[in-house]
Amino acid sequence: MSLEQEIKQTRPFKSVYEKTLVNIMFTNNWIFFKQNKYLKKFDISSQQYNVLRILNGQKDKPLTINEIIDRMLDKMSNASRLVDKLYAKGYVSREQKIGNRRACDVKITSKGKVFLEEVTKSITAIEKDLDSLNEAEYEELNRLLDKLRS
Amino acid sequence: MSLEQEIKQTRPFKSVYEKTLVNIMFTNNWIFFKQNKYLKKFDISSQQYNVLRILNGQKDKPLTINEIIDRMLDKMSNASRLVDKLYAKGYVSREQKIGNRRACDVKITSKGKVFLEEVTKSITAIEKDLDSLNEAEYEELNRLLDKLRS
DNA sequence: TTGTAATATATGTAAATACATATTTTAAGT
DNA sequence: ACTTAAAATATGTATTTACATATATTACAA
Repeated sequence: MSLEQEIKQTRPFKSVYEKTLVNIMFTNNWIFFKQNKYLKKFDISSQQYNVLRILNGQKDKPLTINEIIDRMLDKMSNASRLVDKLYAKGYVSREQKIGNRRACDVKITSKGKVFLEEVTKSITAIEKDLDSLNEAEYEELNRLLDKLRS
Repeated sequence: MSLEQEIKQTRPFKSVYEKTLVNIMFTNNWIFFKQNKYLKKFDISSQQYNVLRILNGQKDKPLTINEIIDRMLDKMSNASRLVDKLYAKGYVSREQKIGNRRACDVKITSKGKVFLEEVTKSITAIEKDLDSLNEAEYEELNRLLDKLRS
């Protein structure tokens, strides 16, 4: 369905630029709700899932809170509390960094790895359904988004 | 800058599909922060701004809460409280719908229109800077997003 | 008409978010 | 060494969000 139909927009957008912004925001929400539906079953928020994936991507190299923020999709300042939540669930470890007592080393635990694998498996199983673009189109979409932000 | 650089991703994405999802979420946040910076000056949230724009697009035809939800980018259920906020600021009117005492007619006020015009002017003035794609590219981006969701 | 379901919105509440500020530790300058 | 600034994270707090439930009204069926 076209964007205009989905949000029941009767009159045309002022510019194709404005339409693009709305389209990105709308598509983002579409992704968010799709993902969240599955994440909720695992009792984890989208943000927590994102942080876990970041840590998992580091293998066994720990990251500090600031390094996590750098890698997060939305740079807000409560990464510290997100890590708290993950720590309480036993998915990450957190200890004072050697050589800098201000910073802390955060690492995914083996429990966290097992959990993440399970979640990711469940989510990607569903994502296969919505594989509506071909390889070249995905690449073009990525290129355009990168260029938009440039 | 490429997506990988921006979020300091060292290893490649598992698939171009996964990368696209992350790219859309990242770009959405990029837009959100850019917009919010200006909206805050006007003491209005992104969601409230969105609702005002929806109402403005209707000229003088009022919308019910449910019709507003249909047109919102993210369909959450607190449109009622968003309208409350806008009502408190005098930007919308709200009265019982004739013929259905459950529903209510929400309409943008003239104060709301003046306000919206001011905000939009301020935002679009800045958006001109970041006009990094050409017309055809914007259209292609819109087409790909629509297809992705299909 | 009377009970039951559906509709439209409002409200209660726990959790998450944004933003400012505090705390602790390190760095740098004199 | 001492002062001040910067860095890294934690905490406080008001607002927003998500989700469930409540209230009021309408529609429908027996």
